Amino acid sequence: MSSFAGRMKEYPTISLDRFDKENLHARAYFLSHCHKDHMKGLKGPLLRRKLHFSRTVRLYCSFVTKELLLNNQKYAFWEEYIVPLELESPTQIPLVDEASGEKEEIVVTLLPAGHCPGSVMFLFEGSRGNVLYTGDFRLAAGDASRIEHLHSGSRVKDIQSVYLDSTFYDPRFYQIPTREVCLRGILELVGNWISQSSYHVVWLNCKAAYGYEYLFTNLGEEFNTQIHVNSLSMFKKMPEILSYVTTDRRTQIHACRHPKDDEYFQGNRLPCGCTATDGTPLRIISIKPSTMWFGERTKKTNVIIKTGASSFRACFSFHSSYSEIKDFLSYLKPVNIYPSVIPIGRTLTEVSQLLKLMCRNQSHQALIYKPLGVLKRSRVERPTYDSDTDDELFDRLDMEPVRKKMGLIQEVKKDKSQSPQRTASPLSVEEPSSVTVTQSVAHNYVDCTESNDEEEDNEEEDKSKELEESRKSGSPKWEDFFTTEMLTDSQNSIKSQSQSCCSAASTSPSRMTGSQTPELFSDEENPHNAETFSLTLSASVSNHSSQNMDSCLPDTEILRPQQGEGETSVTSRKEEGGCLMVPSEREEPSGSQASSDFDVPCTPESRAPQADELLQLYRKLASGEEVLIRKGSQGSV
DNA sequence: GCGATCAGCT
DNA sequence: CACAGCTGATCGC
Repeated sequence: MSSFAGRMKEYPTISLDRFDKENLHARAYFLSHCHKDHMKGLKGPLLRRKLHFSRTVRLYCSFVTKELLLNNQKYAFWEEYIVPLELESPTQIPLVDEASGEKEEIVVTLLPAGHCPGSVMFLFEGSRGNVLYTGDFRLAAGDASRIEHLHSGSRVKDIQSVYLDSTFYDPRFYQIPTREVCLRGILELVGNWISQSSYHVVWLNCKAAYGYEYLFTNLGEEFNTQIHVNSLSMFKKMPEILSYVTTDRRTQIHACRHPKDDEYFQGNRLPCGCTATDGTPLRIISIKPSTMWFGERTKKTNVIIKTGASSFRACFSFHSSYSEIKDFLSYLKPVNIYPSVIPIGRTLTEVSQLLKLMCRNQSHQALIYKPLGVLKRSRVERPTYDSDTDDELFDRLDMEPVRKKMGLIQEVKKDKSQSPQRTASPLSVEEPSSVTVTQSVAHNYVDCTESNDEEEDNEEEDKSKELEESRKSGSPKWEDFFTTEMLTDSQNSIKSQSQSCCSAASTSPSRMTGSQTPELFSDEENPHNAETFSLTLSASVSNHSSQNMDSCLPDTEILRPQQGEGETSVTSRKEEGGCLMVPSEREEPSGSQASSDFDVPCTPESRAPQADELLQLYRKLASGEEVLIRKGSQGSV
C-alpha cells in the first residue's frame, strides 16, 4: 500500500495520489490510477470546497482513470475539474498561486505503468529538473528502454529523482513469473476444466480492484466466451474490455463477487447464485490470483498451485518484482530514489539503503561487458545487505544457474485455428465428464432464485443488454489494457455496427431468465449521452514476441513457467557445474529483451565484439575474474 | 450524522 | 505467497 505523502521535493506545489492535509494547498493534482490507496482525501469535503472556489486547480490523469473515477458517484463532483491527458504526449501545465498570481510551468508526460487500466507514471520536466513518479507499476525487464519519453535522442534523460513503487523492492521478491507466463498457466487450467463439460465452471476469486481485466479479456478471447462480472458500467467506454465481460450468468467463467462468496463457494455455489437448469450440480473450481515470488536461485516456480479439492492459486502480480525494479532503476540511474511503499517486514531505512545503491552516484562506474548487447547497463556493486535466505540477494556473474527449459505449460495463445479444447487434462482433479462441450451452454443455466443477493447485484443487467450491443471482435493482449486513447463517436458507431455478428450465442439475460431486475439505466442517469466518448485501449510499452513455449504438459497439477524469461540484468551466466553458457546456447531472448538490447544504445562508442574477444571474455568469466570494461561514461547521464 | 482510524478479514 | 479494499467498532466533532 502506498505511503507516499503526496508531494515531491522538487515540485512541492503539486500533489500526487494524496489529497489530504498539506496536499490541500496544491496548485495541481495528479492521480496515477484508480486504486483507493492512491485516492486518500480525494472525496474529502475540504478539497471539494477548495475546488469550488478555485479557478485554476485541476486534477490530471489518464482518460481511463477519469472514466473509472467518475463511475463512482462519490467522485462525480470532480467531473468539471479533471483534465484527462493523452499518454506519451508532453503537456505544459500551469501552476498558479491563486493568492499572489505567481505562475510556474511544468511539463508532464504520462507513461503507461502496466498496473491496472488507466495506470500511468508521471514524468515531470521543469526548472527543478526531471523527476519520475512511478505510481504503481509492473514493467518487465527491459521495458524502460522502450519508453520514448525517458529518452532524449539516443540517450536516457537525466532523471533527478524517482518516486518509486517499491512494493516488492526486497530481495525476497527477486523474481515473479512474467505476466505472460502466469496468463498461460491460468489459460491452461481454465481450458482443461471448462472443456470437460458445460457444468464445469470456473470462479475467478478476484479482489475488489481494477487490474484483472486483462485476465478477463484473454480468457474471453481464448475460449470464445465472456466472463460474468457484477457490473459493466465502468467499462462502458472501453469496448475492448466490455466485449469480454457480461452480466449474463450463463457462462462457464465467473469473476462475480458477493460479500459471502467464500461461503458460497464452500457450498458449491457461485457468488451470483447461478446453477444448472436440470438440477445437475455445477462443478466449480476457484482460482485465486495471488502474488507468488521466488528467490534468485529458486527453481521452484509453479504458477498454479492447488490449494484444495477445487481450489487453486494462480500467480498474478500488479507490481514489478525486485529484479524488474532493479532493471528499471539501473537503466534510469536517477540521482535520488524515494520509496513510496515499505515492503512488509522491512523498514524505511532498509529500503532506502537498498535504493541508494541504485542511485547514480553510489553505483560503481564499472561497466561489465554484455556479449549480446550494447553497453547499456552498468552494474551495481553487490551491497552488504543482510541476507535472509539462501537465495543470493544480488545478481552476480557466477551465481546465475543456467535456466533450463522447464516450461511445462503448453502454448495456448497461438493461432486461432486451433481448438481451445486440446489435450488431456494435466490436472489431477476429478475425472473428466463424457459430455461434449459445445460453444452454447446458455440453456444449462438458470437463476438460482433462492439466492438472496439479486437486488444489488443485478442492477446492471438491463444496461448490459445495451452495453453488449457495443462489443467488438478482435484479439486482446494483456498490454492493451493499461493504456488508452479516445475513440471518436464515429469510430464508436462503427464498432457498434460490427458487433452484432459475434454475439449470436449471447442472449439477453433477462429474456432468458425472467429476471425482475428493475430498469436502472434510464437516460437520466446518463444525461450526457450525446457527448459520450469511447475509450479504446492501445498497445503499450511491451512488444512481447511470441516465445518458444513448446513444452509438454505435466502430469501433475503443478504448472511451471518457462524459466529465464525477462532476464536481462545478468550479463553472463555460468552453470553451477562450471560450464559456461554462451549466447548461442542461451534461451532465445524475449522479444522485449531483444529490442531493448539494441534499440537504445547508451554508449555510442560501443561496438560489436569480435569472436576472439568473446573467447577471452568467457575464459575470464569462467575463472571467476571480474570483467571490467571501462570506467566512467555512464550511459544514463 | 459524518469522517477518521483501526482491527479483522479475505 | 502478502494486494487492495471491505466491514464494523470506536472515537471525536
